[in-house]
Amino acid sequence: MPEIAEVETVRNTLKKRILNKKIKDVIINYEPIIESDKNNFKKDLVEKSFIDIKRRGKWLIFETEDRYLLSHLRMEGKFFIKDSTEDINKHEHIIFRFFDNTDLRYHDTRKFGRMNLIKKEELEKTECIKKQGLEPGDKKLTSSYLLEKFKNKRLPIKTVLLDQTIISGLGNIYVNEVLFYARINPLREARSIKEEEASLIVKGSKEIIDEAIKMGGTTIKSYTSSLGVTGRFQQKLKVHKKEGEPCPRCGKPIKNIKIGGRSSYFCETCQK
DNA sequence: AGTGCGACCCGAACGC
DNA sequence: TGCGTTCGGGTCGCAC
Repeated sequence: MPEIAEVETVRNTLKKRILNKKIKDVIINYEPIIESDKNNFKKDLVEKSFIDIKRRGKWLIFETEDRYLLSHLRMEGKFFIKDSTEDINKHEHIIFRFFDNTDLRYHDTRKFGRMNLIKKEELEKTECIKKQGLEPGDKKLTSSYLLEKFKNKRLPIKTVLLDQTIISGLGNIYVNEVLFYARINPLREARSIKEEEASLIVKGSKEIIDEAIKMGGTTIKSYTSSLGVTGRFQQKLKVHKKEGEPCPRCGKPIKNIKIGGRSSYFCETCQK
């Protein structure tokens, strides 16, 4: 499941491989992936090229000469670069074919991902971008910012940290890790979080995300034609998917409960 | 406004 | 070649 670190890894990998290659054709095999006008999608991209790739939260932003292609990978979206002659896999829903006979193929087993092609001047008023909260690395992300956001919320802190309008880019894996770092029980009402704890959330988000990006993400499989490279952050996980294993701090077994329908891993002894 | 939940998907895991 | 059911997970839209 791609989160901010995965998306950043994809961005860096693709930037080395596809920039400034002119698009010859766009093949749409599963239309609902595209949220913007489906009739103009191909027409607005052919003869253009991706001149940069940016990111906002978990949204990838492919820049062309006159537009932005926004792409959200959701659960299982992946990009592959393949030779145009290769067979098209049944999960390859959108194919960007370049004049050099290579393809950028959007692969999504569960078809949850979304794309949105917009004019450049629309970026800041596009809903999905406009409502993104602060990035974990943003200097404006402070304990007082968080306390203000938390103050009327009775929802579990675990649920609130998944809200992209507060901190953008944290997903289930990193929220579990951040709460372990900050020694906060995931079930606590957000409004009960104290200043020192909010500071630890700020610090933990930044440190954990920075480290995960350095390690190439957690679940990344590879975004080139060959499969098999795994994101190495997996080795750094302290609680996520560690049910029953000893807590790295106190040795008691890690718990796994559902909060808001999401798997939440934590140590009930260390996280108060 | 804050909260809760079903819908969207389909492969994997599970039950029998 | 077993087949039907359940589950997961980011985000949205809707009901309360």
